[in-house]
Formats: sequence, C-alpha cells, structure tokens
Amino acid sequence: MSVRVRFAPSPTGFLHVGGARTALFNYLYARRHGGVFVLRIEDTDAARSTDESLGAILSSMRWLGLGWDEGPEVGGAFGPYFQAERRDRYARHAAALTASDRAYPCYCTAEELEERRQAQLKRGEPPRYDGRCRHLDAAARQRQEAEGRKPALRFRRGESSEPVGWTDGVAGAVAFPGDVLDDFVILRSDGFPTYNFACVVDDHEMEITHVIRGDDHLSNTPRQLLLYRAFAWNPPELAHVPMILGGDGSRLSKRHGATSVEAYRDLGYLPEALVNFLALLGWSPGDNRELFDLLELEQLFSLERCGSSPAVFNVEKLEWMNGQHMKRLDDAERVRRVQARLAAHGVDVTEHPPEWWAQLVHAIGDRLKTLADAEFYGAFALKEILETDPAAWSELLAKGDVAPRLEALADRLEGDATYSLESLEKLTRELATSLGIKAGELMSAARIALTGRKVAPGLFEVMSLLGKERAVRRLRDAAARWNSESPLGKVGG
RNA sequence: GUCCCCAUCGUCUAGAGGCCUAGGACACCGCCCUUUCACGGCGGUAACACGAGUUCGAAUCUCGUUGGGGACGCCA
Repeated sequence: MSVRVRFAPSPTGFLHVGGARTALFNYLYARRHGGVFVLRIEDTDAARSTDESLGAILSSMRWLGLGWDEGPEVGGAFGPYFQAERRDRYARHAAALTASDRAYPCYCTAEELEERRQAQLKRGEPPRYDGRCRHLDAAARQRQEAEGRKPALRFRRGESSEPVGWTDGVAGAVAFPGDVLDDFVILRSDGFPTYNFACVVDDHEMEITHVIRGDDHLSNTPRQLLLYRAFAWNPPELAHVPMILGGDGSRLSKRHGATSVEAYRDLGYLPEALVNFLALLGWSPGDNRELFDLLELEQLFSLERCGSSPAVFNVEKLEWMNGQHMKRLDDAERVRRVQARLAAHGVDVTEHPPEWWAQLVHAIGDRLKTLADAEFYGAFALKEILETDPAAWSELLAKGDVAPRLEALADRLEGDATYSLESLEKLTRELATSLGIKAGELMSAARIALTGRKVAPGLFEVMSLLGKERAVRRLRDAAARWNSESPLGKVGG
C-alpha cells in the first residue's frame, strides 16, 4: 500500500515554526517513500477560522517549498479538503455510532460542564465528564428537548478499562490506562465535529497510512484509537514527534520571539535555511553532516532517526545556517534575492544597472548572513544621505591629520582616470607610503568617511560602487567636518 | 490533582553494553589570515541529572527519585 500522509492545520493563525516542522516531516516522509502528501484544513471552529490565516498558511508552505499533492487549490480524489465542507460525512458516521449505541446525546451546557469541572479540580479530582446524560431514557431526552436544549453527541466509551496502547513510530510503546478516558464529545450542539472525531473520520476516508504529528497530540491518541475500534477501522501508523521549545524550556510561544514562518521570512532568512534548521530539530542523519537542501532531505529522512526528546529553537544556529545557505547560492541567485528583498523594502532597484548590483552583492560577500544584512551593509551606497555612526566619527575626531589625508586621497581619486579596483588600491597604498603612514590607518579613516561606519565591505569596492563623484564628495565633506569639530584640527590649524 | 512523554556540553545532536580519556555543530574564548567587519584555518572551555540494581563491563538495560514538558474543552 502506498504511503499517504497529511498535514492538518487549523486556519486560526499564521504557520507556526512547530507546525512547519510537522509539515516538513510529513512532506519528507511522503517524498522519501514515493507517497502522497495531503493538506487538510481543520476549520471546524468557525469562530476562530479565518481566510487570512488560511492564506498565510498556504503561502508559508509554498515559500518553504512544501508543495502538497492533494488539498486546497490543487484538489484531489479524496476531497473536500476543508472539514467545514465535510459535515455530512461526520453526521453520517456519528449516526452510525448512535445507532449502535456507541454515542448518545448529552444535554449539559458548556457552562454547566465548566462549573462541574472546576468543582472536580477543587476537590483534587481529575476533571472528567460525570456521565450524567449517559443513561437518559427517551422521556428524559424529550424533556430536555422540550426545554429547547440542543444536545451534543458523546462517544460512549464502554465498560472496558483495558489500557489503550500502540507502538508509536517515534515514541515506541505507549499505553494509557483505560479508565482515564471519559465519554468525550464527538459532535457539538451546532453539528460541527470535534477535533478527535473529524480527525479519525477524515484520516480513514482519506486513506491516510501514517499520521506524523506533534507529541502534544499523544494524549488525544487513545480517544482516537477507541473511535477506530468502535468503527472497526484500522488505525494508521502513528508517529509523535517531540515539540519545539523556547529558550526557557517551555513550549515555543510569542514571548520567546518570532514564531511564525512569515516572521522569519521578513527577518531575511532563506526558506532553504529554515527548512534545513527545522529538519534538524528532532531528526539527525546520524553522520556529522548538517547542511542539506530539500532534495537531499527527501533522500535521507526517516522516522527511525527521529529523536524523542524536545528541542529548543536556537536562533543563533539558524542564523549561522542561513549564512551557510547564503554562501551556497550562486551569484546570480544571490543578487536576485537581495534585489527582491530591497525592492520589498522600498528600494528602487532600477536606479542602478545589473552590473552594479552584482558588484554590490559581491562586495558585501560573506557578511550576508540574512537578506536583512544587505540593507545594513549596502546602506552606504543605497542611501544618498550618509548616516554616520557616532562612535565611528568620534574615533576619527580623536586622530590627528585626518582632514589633510582625506583631502589628499580625494585629490588622488579625482585624478584617477581608470578608477578601477586595481588603480584605487594602488593609489591609496602609494598615498599612505608618501604620507609615511600605514595603509590601514589611511583606509580606516577613509572607510568612516565613505560609509559612516567602522564596519563595511572592502574599501576599494566601496569606492568603486560609490563612483568617483560621490566618493570624492564624501571624503571632502568628512575632511571639512573633521576640521570644524576635531580639537586636534584646531591645534594644528 | 490525574495521566502521558522526556532527560548527553549553555543550545542542536552522535552514541542502539566494551570502539567513549563521550564525537560533531552553534555560541563563547584564544591565535592565525587581514584595511575594518564577516568568511576561512588552528586550538581551547564545556555534558552522560541523581540513586539503586542487572552485568566481567553501562551514557547505553531495569526500577526509583528529581527536574522539565504535555494532556485532561461542545479548541485544534
């Protein structure tokens, strides 16, 4: 039987990196085994589901490169892929359970249940349904209906207290004592199915063979297994991967920083890097390799190599990995992505010719850890008005003879007809020699004058990208400013 | 409160009884390269939570303790 897996998010928010990791593992498992990757939207909570969330999830998945074989916008033979459109199926299967007395109507209201739950908690008891409506006779049900109460449908767990267990693809043998389960709701009073019920019905009808999900679902599994048993259906293979935690060891959430895929995209991370990083959270190839692209992961991934302990999301490592993937991009592609990033941030990329962009990106070089770095390192050339780092400028003020040196350099630049990388380097070094100072001393002053920073791409590339006119102007402006602000300048002049 | 899961450097992990004086990576600290930063190279600090077993031998198996996490909704 061919492998069919699914990722089943509910459209109640953006795609969380934890969800993305689950989606990735399912995707990889499908690809590795030549199977089908299904995307199913669990929108049974009408109040919280939104189109915006759906759009965000779909676009995040596409951005990561996790295309689905069946699901929204692509269709498939097992649709519909939105649970809200499958209500007739849930109703039909619920009716079958009612007919065999494995389900019964419950007239308790949400408020009443909550009240009783709190009372149980207060008494130190486990909060469980007390079975109040379990044995109502027809007359009692009629009385409740007459009061206008809309019943929910509960699954009748039965008398068996045998443990419910299974062999998990990641966690191994897992078993829950039978008596911890209560009669849970499968159909809400508004007719919508609950998660556990819809999940079982859909996984069965969509012929899902392997369920790979976060281990926060571990304790839902016994309920689902009970449903499979009541329907006499074969449950799929189950694999629960450990969750992703924040730095403090608790479940990753907003207070730990960015948690959505789109947030990392906006921060300038590459989808390749995020995929690579997420894959290594809970999975390891076993050798010491850790840089992979999606294709390689598709070849290597296996559930056997998934660990069972939770992993902390470590942004520093992601950043390093992003830098590595940035280096792996070929030149043209790197330029393309930088341009796309800058264009999205209001830069008119048509103001410079393609060769200029290629040169800028080349000049930034390996400093490019995220696409956001392009804005930082490229600022000197992208912004007409130089933003000067106060610390860098005061460093310059503290040094002697800065203005005459910068003026001299400006003169040399002006007189350089070729204005090539080679000629710029040559004239700068020659000037330093004739001034009797180290080249580095002249260059660090020039760097601050030209970029406003102590940290920048290579000086000669900076000069070249700026063009002769702008470079000369900045050198002279800096010299003038130094003259008026530096105490050393006044002493000398 | 009840149940379930987890436990190797700060973090991600390798390790499936002797190969472990515990390997790799990120981060950190040195040194080198160098016009700054980054990259790169070399080196360093740093871990088997604890306690009992089993065994000739345990990071690896068992039990307990502790710690962490999750679930207990007419949310998913």
